[in-house]
Amino acid sequence: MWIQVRSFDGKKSLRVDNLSKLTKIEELRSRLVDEFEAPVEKQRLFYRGKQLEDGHTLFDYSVGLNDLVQLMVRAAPLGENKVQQNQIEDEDKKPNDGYSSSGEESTCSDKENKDKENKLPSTPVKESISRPESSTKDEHPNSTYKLGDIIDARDTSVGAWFEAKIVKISKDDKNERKTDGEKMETDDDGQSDHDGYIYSVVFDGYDDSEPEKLECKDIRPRARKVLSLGDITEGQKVMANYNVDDPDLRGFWYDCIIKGKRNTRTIKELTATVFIGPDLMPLDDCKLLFVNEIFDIEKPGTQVNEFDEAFDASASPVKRTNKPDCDFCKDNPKKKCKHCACCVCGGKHDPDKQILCDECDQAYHLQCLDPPLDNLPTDDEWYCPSCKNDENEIVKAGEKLKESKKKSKMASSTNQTSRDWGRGMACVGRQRVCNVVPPNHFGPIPGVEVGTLWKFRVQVSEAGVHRPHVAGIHGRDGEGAYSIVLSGGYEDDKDNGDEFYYTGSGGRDLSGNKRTAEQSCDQKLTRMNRALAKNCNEPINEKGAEAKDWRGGKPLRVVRNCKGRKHSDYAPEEGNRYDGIYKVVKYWPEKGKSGFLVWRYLMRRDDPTPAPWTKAGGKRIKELGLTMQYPDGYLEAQAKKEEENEEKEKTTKKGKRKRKDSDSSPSGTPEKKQKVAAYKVGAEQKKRITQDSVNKKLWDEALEHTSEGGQKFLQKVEELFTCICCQEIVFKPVTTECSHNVCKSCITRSFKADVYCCPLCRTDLGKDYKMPVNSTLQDILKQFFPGYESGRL
DNA sequence: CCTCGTGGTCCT
DNA sequence: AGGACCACGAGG
Repeated sequence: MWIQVRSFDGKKSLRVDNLSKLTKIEELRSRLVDEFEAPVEKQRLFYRGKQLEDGHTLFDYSVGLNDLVQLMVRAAPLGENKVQQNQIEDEDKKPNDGYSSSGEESTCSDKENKDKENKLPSTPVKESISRPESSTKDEHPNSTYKLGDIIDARDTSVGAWFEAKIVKISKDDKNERKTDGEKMETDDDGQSDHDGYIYSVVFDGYDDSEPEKLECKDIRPRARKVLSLGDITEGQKVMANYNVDDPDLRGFWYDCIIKGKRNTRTIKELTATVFIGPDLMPLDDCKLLFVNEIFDIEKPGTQVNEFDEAFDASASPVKRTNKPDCDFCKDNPKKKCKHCACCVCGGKHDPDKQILCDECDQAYHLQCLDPPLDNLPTDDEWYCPSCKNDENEIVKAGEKLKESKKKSKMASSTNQTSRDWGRGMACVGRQRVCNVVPPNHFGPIPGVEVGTLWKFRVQVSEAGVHRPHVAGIHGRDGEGAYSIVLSGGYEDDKDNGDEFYYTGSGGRDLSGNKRTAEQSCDQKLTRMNRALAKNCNEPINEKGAEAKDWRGGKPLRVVRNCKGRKHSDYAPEEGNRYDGIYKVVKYWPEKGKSGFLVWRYLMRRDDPTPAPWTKAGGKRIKELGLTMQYPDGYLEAQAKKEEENEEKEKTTKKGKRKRKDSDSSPSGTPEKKQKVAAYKVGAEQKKRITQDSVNKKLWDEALEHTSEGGQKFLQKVEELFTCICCQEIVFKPVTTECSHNVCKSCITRSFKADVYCCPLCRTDLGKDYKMPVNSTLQDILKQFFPGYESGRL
């Protein structure tokens, strides 16, 4: 197996060959040292947002064939690479979907990231209004308060006063100021309840949060005069600290009316009615604890403004003490507290290295986490170990990987075996899924010519021609079979080219994780055998049937594999070849050579394209330029392997001799240029393409590739009309004003999330964008890829 | 979730 | 060279 490793800046890439699924991360690191000039301890490796840690295998992280792993080289020792940490997060957001990422895609996500940077929410409000023009401040000459006024504001749910500042004033359109003719409602201070303005205030210490919108009744000049006990009289309205939940503790600052006072040498006591809650409900007989912290209530107009020349920050009003945030340690900075400080060690040191869980709000020192984090994650959200639910969703770089149930059961994970695997193509898994047609599509796959060759079964699966990568029959017992592979595995088979006999599956003991075995019991007409029987143009019959009109049966794609050469003259020399459409003529059960019952099928070719083994077929293959298809990077990896082997031989024979790779031409290098018949776009299709004028540029680009044959052309069309969101061919395409194509359902989803821009280039489309479906484009795509839309909404 | 399979490699 | 047997993907 080979993978791609790329540096975060994208400047360096390396294909690392000869890896297996059980290759350890530390081994991968050692392979990167030279190329990236990075010692192993300075390497940080990332795959799909997870950091790869030593001790684990590529299989543990589900790193597959040709997948992209990103390498960050630590510039400085641990903990001093803030800038680079940012880069990680940028990269993490890029999906690694196994497809090659187009240039456009990466531009898009770069832009996205830039947008994010510009919208950093932490811009302090102070800065945004630090240099107001005089006109701004006096925009509302009649308002009771001005921009920048230093005030107290009431938290309308608690009813207590907090230090705040006015950051915005706007007219209250819904609740116009009462005209002079009407009686204005006033409270006992003569203050009007509502002056027709809405004041946006920001509470001190909450500069980052959304401003609160308040009316003037919930605002007043910042309290600054502390009353001495001697000056306080019964019946006086003051502001005092009180804790509604626990009167013996410090609380918030409420308005209250003094009801009783004792002021002797030893006893200093105040009782009051405190007004609490949203309705300012009076609470009688409250004992005020802090008799030396009673504030006078200021009248409007006496407030100071931070923009006034006379404003002196150093002479700002007294800072009041609120109830402690933590009831356990009373905010004592010297006391360890697992409730308000790090919940692991309780320590209050290094507050800048404490991280808050976005679920439970508990704090954690970065170094107290297991495993410890080097830096504060720059993500929007972070969840502590006990709040993490779905690791796949929220696992972040550097965190441990989750044990998958399936994986933990596998032999290679449970140390049941010392067998290595994953160096070859048998178990690597797919790199692509065919989206041109649904999996249950009967008939040819658009764009796949008769005679197409693939080296491996997994590629045949990727092409959508025959999806199972081991089994010989693909079908559903209720519908029929879509495709089969002739691989010579059943001795009863007989191949005459245009007609062949095929054997059903089953009747074998596959225990012990085998994939094939000798016949050991009778086959039944179930599953794939039944599916194949369904293709026959006769009602299903448990005893077999023969079609009178055999051409009327369901079309079956047939692939011949080189292993069939043992018995068949029609099998390809190498790999797998698509031979076209066959029909099931008849099927019946019989005793096979093994002595057990097998189901047998007679297939007959029914395809207008000449068969590959005929003269006409061979000519056609040559014209179309159909050559053996290999997985991406396969030939290069093979070549390197060969080279290394040669090198080894040379080392054993002579001394080392370095050779430039240019002169070695591996056995399987694709032929340079072969004459390929150009693809002919039909007249109707041409007409429709002209009609799709909004996509002229894209079609022009696609049409440039017709000279390279149908395969390449359709590949290009698929590439050009792939939806950026779902990575499938656009369905019900909406062509935006910026000339990009997105599925209607995809863009609708985006709008539902209040994102009103082109998913590709971020052009603003406006909230009311109508999203017209480009039916012309839909028509053309349907012609090129019939059935691609089935199963999509 | 479980079962099944005309691959293909890994080890002896 | 030949046998053992790995996990993927599809259907049920």
